[in-house]
Order: sequence, then structure tokens, then C-alpha cells
Amino acid sequence: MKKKATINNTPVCQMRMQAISDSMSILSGKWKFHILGTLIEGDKLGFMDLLREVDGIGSKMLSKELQDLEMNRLVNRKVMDTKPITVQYSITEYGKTLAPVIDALAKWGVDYKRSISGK
Amino acid sequence: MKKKATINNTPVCQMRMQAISDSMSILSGKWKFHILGTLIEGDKLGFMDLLREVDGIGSKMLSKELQDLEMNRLVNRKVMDTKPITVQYSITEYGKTLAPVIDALAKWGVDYKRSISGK
DNA sequence: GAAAGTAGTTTCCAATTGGAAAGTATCAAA
DNA sequence: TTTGATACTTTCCAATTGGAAACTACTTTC
Repeated sequence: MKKKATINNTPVCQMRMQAISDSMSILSGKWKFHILGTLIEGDKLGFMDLLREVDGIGSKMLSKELQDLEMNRLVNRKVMDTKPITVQYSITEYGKTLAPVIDALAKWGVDYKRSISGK
Repeated sequence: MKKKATINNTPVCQMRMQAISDSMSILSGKWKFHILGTLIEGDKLGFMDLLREVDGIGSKMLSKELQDLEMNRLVNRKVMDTKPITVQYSITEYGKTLAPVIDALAKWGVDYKRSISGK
């Protein structure tokens, strides 16, 4: 009998796992997916719009998360010179590449809910 | 001029956002996706296998995360009556339904890496 | 001049997260 | 009998996360 080999150390697998960690390092936190999902659906939302749309978030978190997302080129921040100054947040083209991830997550969430609450 | 209507309050959108929150409430934390991804690739891994495969995790976290995942019926825990007791962790059929989410996340992570580190 | 709406920032605090290290318990091989 | 391997658990602690509330600052409306 041979001794147990070090399981599947295929480089493919390692890369994949690293990729997952990379994604999550950017998308971690309680609100990122929610904010991105909202911006993908309704483009060009103001700060107060987002505060109302993203259920439960406070202004501090929203501000911080938007800064994170902006830094990672996932959302755009555009200051409009309107009478009371307004800001338009929108998803970037690059941010839109996250749509498959968010769609998959939303789809799974719906199925999950169905699986627990009767049916 | 009308006053600004309450933006897109389509029920579809609300449901979608709720679904995302539901998913994330189960998949939150630093390690869940990593562990699930590992178990989807290589089935039937022992505790120590996972400790080695999931880069950087400690035994406390691994133990806790596995309990969470087991509670949510995403992974199976099977105690084998071998000489030194061993445990086999594997993904459940239900856990496999997360494959599209994890695949999308991994795919995005690969593209992300490419987009930052030069071409 | 007070109220309300824009877009945040700041402070203060509590809870959660997560890591290192050591400990528990069992069994087998050297 | 000491070492090593399995599978955890416990303790202790530091860092991070996140929320409530108050505050800034500017402008328009009542």
C-alpha cells in the first residue's frame, strides 16, 4: 500500500481558488452585492436614492462602500452642478461584467427561499 | 413638472435584492466560497485535507464554517469508523446547485486579475 | 427665518470576525 | 514510550465591521 498522496494538487484548482479569493476581497462586506445589483438595474441613482433603495443601509456604510466600489472601477461618481448639488452614481462598463455573478447569486437566493419556505 | 417619483420600485427588483441578501446571509464570511469550491472539485475530503487545501485557514475557522455549511445542508459530514477516526466531508446535491455562482465568481476573479496585472 | 432636501462626515460604541496557540482524546507505528 | 496522525475545541486577544445619532454645508421653498 502506498501512503496517501497529497490529494488533488492540480494547478488548475489552485488558480481557481485564488480567483475566488481575489473576487471576494473586492466584493466582501454586507452591502457590495446589494449596491451593485441596484445600480445594475436602475442606472444613475443619487446618494439619497441609494439610501432608500438599499434596504437597511446607513449613510456611513453607503458612503464607504461606494468609495470602495469607485476605487475598484466598478461604479462611477459624477457630480452634477444642479441647484442643490446632486451626485449620480452608476455602474461602469467593467462593473457590468459582474452581472453574471450577481444574477447567479440572485437566482440561487430565490431557489433557496423556495426550498426552505414550504413548496 | 411632477415631483420626483419614487424611483424604480418594481416588485421584481425588490425580490431580486432580497434574494441576494438571503444568499449572502448563508455564504458570508471569509471562507465559505473557498471551502465550497474545494469540495465541489475534490469530493470526500477529510478535515486535515481541507486544512491543507484551503490556504490560510485555521482549524477553528474551518470547524466553524463546516458546521455552518452542514447546518444549511450544503455539505455532508460522515464519520468513518477507521482505526484513527476519520471524517469525510463532501458537498451535497443541494450544495452543487451553488456551482453556477461559484463558477461565475471564479471566472470573474480570473478576468479581474488579468485586468489589473497588465494585459 | 425655519424647514426640508441635497450629500455626505464624524464620533462613539457594540458586536462580530478571525487568528495563534494550546489543549483534548483516540489510536497506531517506531 | 515517544512521536505523529486523526479531528476537533477552547481560550485569549486584536482587528474589523457596522450601526445610531449627530453634525457640516449649501440651497431652495414655505
